[in-house]
Amino acid sequence: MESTKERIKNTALDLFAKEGYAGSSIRNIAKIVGIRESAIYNHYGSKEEIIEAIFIDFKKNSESTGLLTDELLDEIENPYKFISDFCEKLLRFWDTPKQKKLIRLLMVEEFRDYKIDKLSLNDLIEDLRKIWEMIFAEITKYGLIKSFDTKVLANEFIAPLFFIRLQFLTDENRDGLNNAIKETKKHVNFFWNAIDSDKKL
Amino acid sequence: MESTKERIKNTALDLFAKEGYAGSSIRNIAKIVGIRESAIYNHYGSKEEIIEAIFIDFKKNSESTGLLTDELLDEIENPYKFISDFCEKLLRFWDTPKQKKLIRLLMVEEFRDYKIDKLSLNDLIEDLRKIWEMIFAEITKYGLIKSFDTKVLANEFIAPLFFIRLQFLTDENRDGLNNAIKETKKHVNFFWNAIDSDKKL
DNA sequence: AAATTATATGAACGATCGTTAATCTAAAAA
DNA sequence: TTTTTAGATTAACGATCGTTCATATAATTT
Repeated sequence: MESTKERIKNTALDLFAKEGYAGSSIRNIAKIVGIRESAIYNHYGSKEEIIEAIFIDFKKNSESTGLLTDELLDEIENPYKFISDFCEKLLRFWDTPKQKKLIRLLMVEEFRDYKIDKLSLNDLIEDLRKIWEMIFAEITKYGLIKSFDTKVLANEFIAPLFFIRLQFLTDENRDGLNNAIKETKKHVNFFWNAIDSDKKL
Repeated sequence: MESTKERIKNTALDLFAKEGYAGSSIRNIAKIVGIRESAIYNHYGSKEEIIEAIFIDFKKNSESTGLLTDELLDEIENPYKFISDFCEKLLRFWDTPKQKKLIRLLMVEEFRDYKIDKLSLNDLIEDLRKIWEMIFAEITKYGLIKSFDTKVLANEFIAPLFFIRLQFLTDENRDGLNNAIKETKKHVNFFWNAIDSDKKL
C-alpha cells in the first residue's frame, strides 16, 4: 500500500510537472489526495520540502548507468547490436510515467532560483553524455569503427536521442514508445553508417 | 522611446520566462516598470492578455525562413559552405536576448493548458525541420551528397543544432555565442563527413 | 481656453495563498 | 487498560493574488 506521505509526493509531482511549483497549491494537492491541507504538514514541513523530496528521489533513481548490465556489455564486440539494444533499453526507461514527469518538471522548473542543489536537465544530459562517451571509447579501442573524437561522437549520438525523448513527452497516445523506437532505429542506422569502419574512406 | 505598454510586455516576458506565468505577479511587473498595478489595466485588460500579446509577437517574428536570404541561397552549390554560413546565421539569431527568452518561456509554459493557440517548442522545431528538409532536398537534387531520406537528414542535422541552442540558454557568460559556433562547427564537420558524396562507399 | 482623452493613483474587493494552532480520533505501545 | 503517538479535522492568521473603481493629473484635441 502507498503511504499518505508517498501519495502527497506523487500528487505533488503530477501537479508541479504540469502547472509548475508556483502554479500548484497545497490545497489542491490535499484535495486530490483526499485530506485537508493542514494534514499535509504532518508529513512535510513546508511546500518546499515536498519538491525537495521529489528531487532527492530522482537523484537516486535517474542515472542511466544502471541500465548498462553485464550481459549487455558482453555484446559490445557487436557494436551495432549493442547500440541498438541499449537504445531500446533507454527508451523503455524513459517511457516510464515517472521519467516523463521528471523531464516535464525539469523543463518547467529549469530557470527558477533554488536554494537546494536541484537536479537540472543538464545533469541528465551530462549523465547520458558520459555513458556514451565511454561506450564509444570502448568501441573505438577495439578498432570497430573509424576514429573520431569520442566527445564529438557522444554528442552527435545523444542529441537526436534526447530529441526523440523530448518529442514523445507530450504525446499521450498509446503508441509513443513504438514510434520512438522506430525513430531511434533511423537515427542509429544513419549514425552507424557514418562511423562503420567497413565503409571505406 | 519605448512606450509604457511595451515596457509592460517586455518586463512581463522577463518574469514569465524565469518564474513562469503563475509565479509572476501583476504587482511585480508594475513595480519593475515603475507604475502602480492598477495602471497596467489601462494597457491590458488582464494578465492573460499580456502573455497572449507576447505569443502573438513571437509568432510574427520567430520564423527562421526569413534568414534564408537570396545571397545565401546562391551559395547552395557549395553545400558545405552554405550549411556552415546558414548555421552561423541561425546561431546569431538565437543568441538574441528575445530569442533566448522565447525558449525559456516555451519550456516553462509548455505543459499548462491554454485557451489560446499558444506557440510551443514543437512549432519552432517543425519550422526548423521544414527549412532543413528543403535545403537537403535541394542539395540532393544537385547530386552533391549521397542519397538519403531528406526527413532523416533534416532530423539528424537539426537535433544537435537545437541541442546546442538549449545548451547555451542558461550560460550568461559573454562567450556563449562563440562556444556555440565552435560546437556547431564540430557538428557540421561530422555530419558533412557522413553525407559527402566525395567520400566513396 | 475649454473639453476631451489617456494614463496615472490610492484604496478596496473577494479569492486564494502557505502556514499554524487547538482539538479530535484511532492505532500502537506500555 | 491506560498512555502515548500518529495523523486527521476545523478554524483562523496574515500575506498576496488579479481586478475594479473613483479620482487625480497630464497630454491632446477642439
